[in-house]
Amino acid sequence: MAAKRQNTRKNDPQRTQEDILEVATEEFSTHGLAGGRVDAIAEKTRTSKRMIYYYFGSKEGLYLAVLERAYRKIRTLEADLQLSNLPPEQALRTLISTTFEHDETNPDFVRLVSIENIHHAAHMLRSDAIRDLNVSIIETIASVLDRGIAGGVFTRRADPIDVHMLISAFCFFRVSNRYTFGTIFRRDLSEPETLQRHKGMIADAVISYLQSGTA
Amino acid sequence: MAAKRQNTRKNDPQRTQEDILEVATEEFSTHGLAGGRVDAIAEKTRTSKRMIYYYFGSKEGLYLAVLERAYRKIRTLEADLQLSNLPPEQALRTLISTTFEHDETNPDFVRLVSIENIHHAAHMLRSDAIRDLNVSIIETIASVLDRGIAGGVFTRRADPIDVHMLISAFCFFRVSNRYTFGTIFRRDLSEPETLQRHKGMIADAVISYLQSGTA
DNA sequence: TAAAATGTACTAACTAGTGAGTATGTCAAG
DNA sequence: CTTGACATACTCACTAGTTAGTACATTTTA
Repeated sequence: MAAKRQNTRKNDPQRTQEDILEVATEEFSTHGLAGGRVDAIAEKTRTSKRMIYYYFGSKEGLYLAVLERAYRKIRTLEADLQLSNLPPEQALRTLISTTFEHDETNPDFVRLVSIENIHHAAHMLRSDAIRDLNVSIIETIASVLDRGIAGGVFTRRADPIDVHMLISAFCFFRVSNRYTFGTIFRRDLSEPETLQRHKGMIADAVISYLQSGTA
Repeated sequence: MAAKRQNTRKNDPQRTQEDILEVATEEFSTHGLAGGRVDAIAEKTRTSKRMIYYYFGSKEGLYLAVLERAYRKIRTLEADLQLSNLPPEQALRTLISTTFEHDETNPDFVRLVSIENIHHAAHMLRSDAIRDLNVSIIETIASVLDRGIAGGVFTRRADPIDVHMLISAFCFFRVSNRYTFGTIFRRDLSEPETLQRHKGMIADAVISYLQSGTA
């Protein structure tokens, strides 16, 4: 009578899937694709292993879903940047600062990308969603560089993809190689001081690069 | 009678170990630690799985040996640099060029380091050999920077470890993230032109950074 | 002839994936 | 408004195949 609806089940497919993805992101980014355990994911979830296969078909299917979710997040962030009304140098500094902080606060994303590179980006290639990422960031950078040249703030004509790579490389490396670098050089890369100094360094390096040379 | 010594065995422990390490490097750098298969390594070897355990004890032991071997190689390279008789800017450009080419021609090393970072450098920490790597490169950079400041070629006082990181990040990222970056931006990072342009870019960026500001 | 090096064949444990059935929500018909 | 039919969401227990690691016998070397 009273105990009738005690252990009642609630159907909530969206929450179930989201829950699985959340846990799987953590598992895969910590242990890699091969190292990640479906059983471990299932256990940390409020649901069961069977549901993982119900929704995602296979371990790889789940991994791919995790990857797509991670990329969808960053795409949104990049699209939200409003740099056209800032002067070129300030625009670029803002962009660098955003990239820097994104990587710093999303180590899971960084790790997933590292893992995907170990797999030669094989899953990414198979995912339309990720492959067709509209890389608005490149247009943004191109326009900032053009304005900089036009206004005489920048003297060097640089390829926007190359500039993006110069920025990304540093921001990404700081996070992706935090452990080996930290171990070898006995330096904690997450200290606030170091963080600020590095953020300033990459910005200054990029700006000074664009202000040197004429090529 | 005549067939007695036909299939005779030759004991050659050194060659056996070297053979295993060679194959294991390839296997682990391609599939990661969890993804690498001991049986797969054994098969590609001229010896058997039994010998892997005889010499390296466990899969992790083998992985650690592979990692130590990879680091030993780069240490030698760095130690061989003779930059003290070059003018500061040229010395730095030589160093950058060497780092760039090292990463470019040793993707296995780059991948192993990536993998080790996924494991939070746990194995590296346990290895005296790697942890106690004498990082001569930092002293080399420090001395070049000092000479540059003294001679007025460089105006900015920079931390040598930071400078090393700026250089390493770019060189490493180009290789480590080749696949995802290449996929998203549809660019082949191994084309000779791209390679040359990138090598020039990181050198110019570092030099111009050191020549800007006074901090 | 003893110690080091090697080959063969095996096992225990793990791990991705599944078979088969149950619960829940919703919607149409009575 | 309530019954029952259907689709979606879910549970539990199981399995087939893989994989790290080993027992034991044998050969080579010094």
